Amino acid sequence: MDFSIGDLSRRTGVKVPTIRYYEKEGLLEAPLRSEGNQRRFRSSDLERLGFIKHCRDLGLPMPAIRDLIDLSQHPDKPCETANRIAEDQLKAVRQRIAHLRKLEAELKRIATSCEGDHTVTECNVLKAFGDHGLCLQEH
Amino acid sequence: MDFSIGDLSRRTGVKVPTIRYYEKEGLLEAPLRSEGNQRRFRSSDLERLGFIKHCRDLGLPMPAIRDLIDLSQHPDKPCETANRIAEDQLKAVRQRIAHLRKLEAELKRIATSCEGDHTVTECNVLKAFGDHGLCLQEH
DNA sequence: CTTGAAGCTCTAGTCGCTATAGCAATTAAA
DNA sequence: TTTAATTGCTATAGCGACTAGAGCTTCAAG
Repeated sequence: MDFSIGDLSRRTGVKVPTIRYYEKEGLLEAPLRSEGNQRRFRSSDLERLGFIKHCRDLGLPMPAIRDLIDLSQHPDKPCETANRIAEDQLKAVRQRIAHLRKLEAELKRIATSCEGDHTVTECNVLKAFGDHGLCLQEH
Repeated sequence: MDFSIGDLSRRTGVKVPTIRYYEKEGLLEAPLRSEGNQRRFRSSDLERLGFIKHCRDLGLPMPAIRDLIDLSQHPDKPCETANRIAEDQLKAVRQRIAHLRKLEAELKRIATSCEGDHTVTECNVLKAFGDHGLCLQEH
């Protein structure tokens, strides 16, 4: 019951070079090898890689994922760290949303500041890109 | 009326190595030099750098900024390109917001799935990070 | 047994900076 | 005028999280 790196890739949606990269970075344990030196993964590796994939999809940086993996190796530890990581990431995501909403407002203003068909000199879009003073808010 | 690279940095908020980087990348023209080989910028460079800064703050990638600068050198061209860049960026920002809102929802669920004070084995946070099947939506 | 897909390692490139090292020039104070 | 502090110079390497390519070897199906 073992998988080639390609099997793992198909089952998780993680690309082959990325799997090798995760191994190099220590997120995945180095697997056994075939006689011809090819990687042979077990189902625990499949699970681990699925975990990493989901965390990455949720935007967690690799150090946070490392911490979570370390934590899962020590089942008796309290779960504060996992909670903190989730909350930190939630906070970070909310900050990014807030920032992007400001950008959205300014870009909407900029993109609609040109009312038709004319040349660069007359166009407000370029002026708006250049001049922060025209903005409605900080961003 | 010329500025050192430090003057330019203080006036625009762009760090000194970043200014040199912009010059290397061709966003800023190579300025004149002092007798001792130090950069001496003119106020047109200050303006240009302010333009770049504002565009970067709005999230434009450098190739887009290059296009806008090229455009501003040809005042007789139609302004379609500038409009397209603004609209593309607006679209990209809206997509990122939509994505981040999904992440926010999942992370909220994950971060609140732990009701107190226990160990890793009993904790839902780690399970939730590992299992996309528990998610309420795609992300 | 052959062939084509898949795997291997190693290196370099992506983007937009940022940091460091080891110098040289400028500016202000003593 | 000398000195010291600050600022500037070039060149190189590093960040995060991959991705692409070269050149080779192994595997699995027919």
